[in-house]
Amino acid sequence: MGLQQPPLFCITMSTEITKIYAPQQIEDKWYSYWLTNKLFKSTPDEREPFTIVIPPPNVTGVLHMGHMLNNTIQDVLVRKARMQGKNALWVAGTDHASIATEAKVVQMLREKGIKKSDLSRDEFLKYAWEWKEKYGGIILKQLEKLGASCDWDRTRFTMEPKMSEAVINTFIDLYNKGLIYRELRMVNWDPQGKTALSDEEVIFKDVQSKLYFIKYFLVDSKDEYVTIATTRPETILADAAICVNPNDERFKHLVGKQVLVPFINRPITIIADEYVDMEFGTGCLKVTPAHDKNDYELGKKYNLEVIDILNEEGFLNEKAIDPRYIGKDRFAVRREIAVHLEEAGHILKIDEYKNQVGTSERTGAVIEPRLTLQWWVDMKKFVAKNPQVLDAVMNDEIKFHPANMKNTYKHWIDNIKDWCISRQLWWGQRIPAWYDEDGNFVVAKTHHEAIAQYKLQFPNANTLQLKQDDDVVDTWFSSWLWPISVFDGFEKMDNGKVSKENADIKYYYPTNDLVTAPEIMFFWVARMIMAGYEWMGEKPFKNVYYTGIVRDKQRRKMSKSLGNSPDPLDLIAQHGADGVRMGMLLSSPAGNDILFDESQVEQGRNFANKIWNAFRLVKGLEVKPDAEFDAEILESNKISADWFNGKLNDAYAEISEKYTDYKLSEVLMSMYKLIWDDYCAWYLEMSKPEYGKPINE
RNA sequence: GGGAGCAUAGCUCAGCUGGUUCAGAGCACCUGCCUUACAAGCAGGGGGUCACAGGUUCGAACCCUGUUGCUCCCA
Repeated sequence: MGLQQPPLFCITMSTEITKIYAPQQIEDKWYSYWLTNKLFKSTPDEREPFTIVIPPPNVTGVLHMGHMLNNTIQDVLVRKARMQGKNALWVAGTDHASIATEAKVVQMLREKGIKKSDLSRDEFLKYAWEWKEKYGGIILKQLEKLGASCDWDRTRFTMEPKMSEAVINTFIDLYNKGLIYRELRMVNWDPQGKTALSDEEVIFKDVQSKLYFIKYFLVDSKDEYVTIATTRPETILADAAICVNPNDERFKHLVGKQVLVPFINRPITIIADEYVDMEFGTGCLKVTPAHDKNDYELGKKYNLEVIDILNEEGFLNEKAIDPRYIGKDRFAVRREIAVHLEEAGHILKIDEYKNQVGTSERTGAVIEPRLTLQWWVDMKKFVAKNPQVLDAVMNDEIKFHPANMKNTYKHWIDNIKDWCISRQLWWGQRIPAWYDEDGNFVVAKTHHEAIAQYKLQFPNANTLQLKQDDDVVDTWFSSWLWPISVFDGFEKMDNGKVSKENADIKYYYPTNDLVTAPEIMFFWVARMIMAGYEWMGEKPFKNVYYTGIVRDKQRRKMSKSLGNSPDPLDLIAQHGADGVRMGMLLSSPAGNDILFDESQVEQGRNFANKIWNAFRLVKGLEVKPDAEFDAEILESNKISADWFNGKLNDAYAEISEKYTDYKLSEVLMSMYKLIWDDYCAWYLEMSKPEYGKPINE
């Protein structure tokens, strides 16, 4: 790096350049220049590749401040690589966001007076695709406004035919490898979305609730009773037993006896198990196998009846027996039954109680544990088969920034649970399992292949019709393939591995940097690493940069409902994309939350204006190579140029070092000071001639 | 309940293995300037017991222990 000989000049002020930088026109002008000249386009060649795949935004969304931050960082990284002469590729795309989009489409239809249940699957999907066509492109257009240097010719969508085929192929592959299975289990049920959810999609929230102490009278006794404590009194209708700790002296004499469930008078037995915490509540636990995970396990152990009193929408069904409650919503019943119990003298007391309830990440509905048949990925087996999933992160082959995220990652991997991948939705890739009337099934790509396989597997059956599974896969079951599927890696598979025949996958994989939010480490980052090792035998990326959450000045998370999030496009219109980008980066070390303050955007805008005016000054200087100059001036110009060269080299070294640590806000500050202080305040001031006085006078 | 982390100027943060860049940066603030690149600017200026209490050391913002307050993740 360095400047050549100091320029020899005198001033001829230009009036063509505006005094104040007007980013809108300039940014539009250059963005379209970049696009028409295909400057962001990348195809494999002999240069070193540098690849980033975008975390595909949902087709439901519009650009928010989190996207601004995230995509600004990606753009900085990819542009730097491009300037360094690497073959830089930033792949863009969008995510079909199964449950989120389906919820939006259902709502849109409801507003039109159409119920999802009145539509066939195909009719519904037609509406969903219309939705996608209408809204899917918006966010990509917004990214252009931000200045994102993506290779737009490579834009992908997670539910386009090729991508969906990859999902189906990998499903079948995992099934054949014994890593996917189908099982009746307790799942997180979203009664509003009417679908199962993975553990990661459940958000626990603190709530203030009531702890009801309810008396269960012993069979054949009018006054002897046990008391249980519960926050969900409606579930007593599904009780199958009472359980106490075998060491609890208070209840030893009752074990084996029976009590009656209030109102419905079902006799249930008092059993004893170490699982019960003697300290909590009354020491007596009601066991409700259909509506609680732990109770279900307990029920299995003691062979208790599973009495499921809720339907898929969270309404009580006829198994609840008492006609006062059947057909009503679980929360309505909770209020009513509390009153009824009190009136009937079954309530000992009611305490205020702070507890946590699980809610659906997408619909917000309170989750019900529900026993259903679902498809699962055997994660323990998966990780055991691919130990690099943990090792690569721990030994920094995949580097996390900031590094302390490794601990969280390790904790998750060490305690990994099986992944429920089936969803009772229509918008998504349909599970390639085919069933006969008895529930026997085969896994195959097409009906035709399914029949053939079925004949092999069940030679004695004479079914010619098989019905495909109604469910789709979790949206993350397509996202985890993203760094491979955007390069069509799954088109050619060989013995359970991507055969790496196509030029793109060979050249661009593994990618370099992944920039994403820490909250999707488990949803996405961890699973991409798993998919990478399983099918490519190699990591999907070298660095993971975790951004912070964008908060307002009062540290509140920016959200639609709070109304504290500015519209990024308004901000861009007001201060220019560069101003906004700089404002975000200034206060955003990796992993730290960013406290967004518009005054930082102003600082960014001011900086752009500073550069503009420096350009205006330099542009106004006219170089006169033939003019005769005073030796003194030549000497002083040389000194100032040398001085600035030194500064430039220092800054370059400093910036390079900070880049390797991904300290982007510090990189930006170094550049800010270099340009503002060293270049403008010193170098330009030292070398510019006095106004109106030709320099060689 | 388990785990991770934070506390340095009004705000956001830097400060690596304890010692001449150790008390820093940017913004904000105060004072003076509309000086022909930029008032979105220029020149100057004030401001901190490095959360608190102990300890280790010749020496602590940095290491150790405890206290307080806060944040995040997981169940």
